[in-house]
Amino acid sequence: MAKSPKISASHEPGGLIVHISGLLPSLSPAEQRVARLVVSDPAAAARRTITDLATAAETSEATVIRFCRSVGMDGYPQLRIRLAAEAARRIEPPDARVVGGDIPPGADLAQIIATIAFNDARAVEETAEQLDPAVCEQVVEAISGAGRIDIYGAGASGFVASDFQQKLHRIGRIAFYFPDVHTALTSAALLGRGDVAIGISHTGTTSDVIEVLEQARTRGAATVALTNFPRSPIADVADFVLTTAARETTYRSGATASRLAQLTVVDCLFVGVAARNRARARKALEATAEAVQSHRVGANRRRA
Amino acid sequence: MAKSPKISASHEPGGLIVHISGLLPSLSPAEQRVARLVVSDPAAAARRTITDLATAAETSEATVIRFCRSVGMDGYPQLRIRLAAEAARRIEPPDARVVGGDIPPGADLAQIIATIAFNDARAVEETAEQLDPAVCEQVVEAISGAGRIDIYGAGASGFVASDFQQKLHRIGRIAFYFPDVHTALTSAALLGRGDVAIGISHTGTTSDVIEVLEQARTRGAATVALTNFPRSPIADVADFVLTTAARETTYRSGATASRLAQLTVVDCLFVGVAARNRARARKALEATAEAVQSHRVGANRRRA
DNA sequence: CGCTTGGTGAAAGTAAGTTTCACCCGTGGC
DNA sequence: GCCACGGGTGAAACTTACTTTCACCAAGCG
Repeated sequence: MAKSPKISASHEPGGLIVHISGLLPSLSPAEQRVARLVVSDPAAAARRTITDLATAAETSEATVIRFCRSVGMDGYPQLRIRLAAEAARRIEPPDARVVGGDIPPGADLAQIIATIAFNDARAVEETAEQLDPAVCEQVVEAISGAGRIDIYGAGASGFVASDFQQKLHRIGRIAFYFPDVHTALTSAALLGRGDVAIGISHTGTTSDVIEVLEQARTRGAATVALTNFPRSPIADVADFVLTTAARETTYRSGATASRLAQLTVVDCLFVGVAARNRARARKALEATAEAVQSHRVGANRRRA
Repeated sequence: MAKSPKISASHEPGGLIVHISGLLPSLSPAEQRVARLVVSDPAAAARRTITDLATAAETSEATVIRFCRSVGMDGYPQLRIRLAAEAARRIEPPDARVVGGDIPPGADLAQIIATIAFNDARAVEETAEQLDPAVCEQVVEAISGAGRIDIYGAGASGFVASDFQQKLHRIGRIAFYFPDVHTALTSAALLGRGDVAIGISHTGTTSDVIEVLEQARTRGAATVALTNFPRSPIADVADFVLTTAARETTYRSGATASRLAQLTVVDCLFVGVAARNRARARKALEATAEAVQSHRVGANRRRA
């Protein structure tokens, strides 16, 4: 077992629910069953006794206790009251729209739009809620003082990486993004102390990205991970871990909400860096805006 | 005192606290001591065990139970969670965060995060609100039946275009994105009836995108514009106009919220298309997910 | 193939919550 | 003044909920 009694119960400022769903994949199967019950209906869970909940999750009370500890609570009663508080706080159900779940088969476009917007917006909000400003601050500082910034990401996270690269570039920071692993590895090998490497992976298990980040780290660069799962492998190779809070229910692997959550974090870092030197950033932004001016057609009016 | 053991356990509409203090005088002395403790600090009471609370009120557990029954609860645990919920709710209001507007110069990271998240989330929500489901439906239909789909976008909108392309590709639609205008023009020239061209431009004035979209239109393709400004030039060359609702206050040209709004629309279209043929889409998604499986490292857990 | 190791639930143990009951004490009748 | 009487109360018995311990199992590893 060798279980340390407390697991950095540290910082779960944003909702407890968000926190739980974040480390859902790092839980054991039986604990995951419990977690899913809790996340799907916190209020109901708060009303249940431990035996009840254990039965519902098809497991033993012992596992429920273990789950409580895993998410940083002292025991079941504490979880219960936190859950109740949480549930009360979220005024949510504006109307009985399809909240968490998948899009129902027979849904029409209006429903789809409402559901997606709701989930997307929530991902953004919840991500912001649980973001640790202190860690952000450190990352912003690292980026601000970096000689060079490498950003890695594959697949859908690649777009985010690319977006971040462009943003930093526009305010005069030397940033790179590599769509190709080999190139990325090469680049990482050239990093050194004072440089920053940022790896983006929703699942936190993308081996390419982890590998590159690791390379960067051994070269002395400060490494940052952006993932939805704080205990995923990518966290092992990162000096700083920033987490998103996307549930990604609809069309698994479709990577809809996760992107938005990632982009929100990127926005925060970007603005944070820009705010460190407003004058310079603004000037750079204006210059870049001006540069594309000739590619804009006249007045934005027309068609009375 | 002649007190009937239960007091219309029914349903106390206003706060539980209010309810309790209301019938405080009708309680027995010992129960009153308990009640006062509870009313003065509900949150603290919720954290206490029954023995604890009894001691604090200088009475026995039995009296606390009686008190619970007197105020309409089943027992102590129920009172506890109700109390926790109540306490949580009344902390909520003081949430006067920096709403609209730009980031103030002296802002710290926490403020920046809150502001960005708020604006981002609002962009998403407002975009969804004003999206016309009918137009979406038509676009979805066009995409679903298209022989080929070209997606154009420059700068920040290029990422969105690229993201959309990848999404459609993943569910088996033949879609292209061109980072280069020349290539895009060439491609547009080869479009024909039954094909779809989608142009993305936040301002709606990006001449490159407009030009390409125009080309596509003259070749007989159905053209779709995604822009924040419905009366911008791009609308003139589009058969269907979809609009976002981003205000883009912070760091103009930084393109933070606009991207998210665009992506939300992309998500809607994507899910709409996927929903038209769930089986096929799901199968395709699973296949693609499986394809990258070997690039994922093992279990998402660690740190005993 | 045996050894570890993490996940698990049964059972034992402890603490929390609930019920019972006898006692106290003030009240009112005899 | 004595004696029911009855609500209010806490001690103790009791029940249920929660927690810990431990042995087992299955998977991974040398």
